[in-house]
Amino acid sequence: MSTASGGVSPGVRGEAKRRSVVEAATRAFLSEGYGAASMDAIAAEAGASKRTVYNHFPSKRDLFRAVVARLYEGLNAPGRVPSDRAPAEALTAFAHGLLTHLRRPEVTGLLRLVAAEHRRFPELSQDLMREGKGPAVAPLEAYLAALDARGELRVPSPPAAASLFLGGIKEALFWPGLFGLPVPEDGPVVDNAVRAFLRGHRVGEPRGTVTRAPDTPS
Amino acid sequence: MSTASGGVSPGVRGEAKRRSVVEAATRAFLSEGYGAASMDAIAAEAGASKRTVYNHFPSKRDLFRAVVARLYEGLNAPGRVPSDRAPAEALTAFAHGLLTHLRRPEVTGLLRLVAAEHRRFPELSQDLMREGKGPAVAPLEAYLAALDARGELRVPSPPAAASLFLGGIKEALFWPGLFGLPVPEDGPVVDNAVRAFLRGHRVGEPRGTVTRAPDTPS
DNA sequence: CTCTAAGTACACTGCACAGTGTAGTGCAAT
DNA sequence: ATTGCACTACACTGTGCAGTGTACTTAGAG
Repeated sequence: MSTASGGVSPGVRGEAKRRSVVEAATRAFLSEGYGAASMDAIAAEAGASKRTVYNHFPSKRDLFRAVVARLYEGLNAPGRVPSDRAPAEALTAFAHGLLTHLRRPEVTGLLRLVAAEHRRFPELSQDLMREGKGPAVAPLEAYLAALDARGELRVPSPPAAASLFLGGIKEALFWPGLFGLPVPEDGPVVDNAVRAFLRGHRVGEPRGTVTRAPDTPS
Repeated sequence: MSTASGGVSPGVRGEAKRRSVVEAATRAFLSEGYGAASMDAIAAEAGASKRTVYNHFPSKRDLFRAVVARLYEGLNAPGRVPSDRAPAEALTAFAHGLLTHLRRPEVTGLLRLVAAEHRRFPELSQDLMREGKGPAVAPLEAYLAALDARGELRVPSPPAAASLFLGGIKEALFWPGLFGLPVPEDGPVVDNAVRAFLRGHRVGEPRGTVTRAPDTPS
């Protein structure tokens, strides 16, 4: 009757099976997509009976959402900016770290899922921004703001600058891969982007450049 | 028996039905995805009988490929660069044109399809680059090369510069939309990207900048 | 040993869908 | 009018899959 005798703790043993189901489902959804992944295959791959799967998750949708939620949690690998190094090195390191992060199969698969299923599961999009992109670029924006505050660089709008910088890199080195296309070597592209960024944000610019935030609407 | 009497021309009448089937299939695939679109629904929406659909296309895969091929053809709306205007204006105009092009439902839907189905249909990716992206950015690269040749701007590697420029814009204004996320207003972001680009490619740079192509592999 | 929660094996329902077969209809050209 | 073709209506097969029901087994806690 007591909590300690009847339930011990709610699912110490069941938790293991549950995890293996979620892991198998993750692999299935990431590689096959929502529609093509079958519950029978997931159960088999998890070494569980189909009934057990349905005892943990009432429906395929629920299992899918659990999978995506867990993927978002595992996404927390926000590249740090080595701010003790010179800006060129710091930016280069951050860029490479972010690329490594973005190109993990879980991330590319998740992006493909969100894009493909954003009609059936509109709520996934919102979480993607909040839990994925936001935390990933925040350190860069903070670093740029610090550079600006120290007077090392002129960065009127860190978010805009970060977006420009990362977009320039991802355009060649990340997005093509999402569509199964080949990507060029990282090094030269990143170096070029870093040079362009530093050239564009030097202090002591003569004139004709941005001196305030890039004029977002009033 | 003769070609002129027996066949008249191969399918003058049948061509109309075929087109309406392809159009209905296009709508279905773009909005539902490959797996979720049903042949029954496509036939109904095309005002055709299911048998007619299968008389024109032996399988769902074939219909899908016909749809994608036709989408690639219709993609030929490569934004021109108004090269008679000042660089700032020309780049701004091109950017807005490209964004309009990219955000058409056919394009976003096609990208989602290619990303989602690139396991089942690997061949789609190759065509996407050749028929979609290549033609779209070529005018910009040519324009940048011309600016460099005229000595108006220093653009050592037009492809790299174009990629950096467009990536910076698409990062904020295009990719989020592909995932169902809101995008900010175009104007400020584009203006900012154009300013940054011009600042980074002025002639008469002191030193420490790129003077040759950014070192793509030998 | 005994009780109970969690898991298993497996047969089964219901459905949606790709693809086929067939008998018949509308529409041109000769 | 006749011939031939594209199209239709519709029934039908086969399959794969989400989800359920049930009787049986395992494993830990007292």
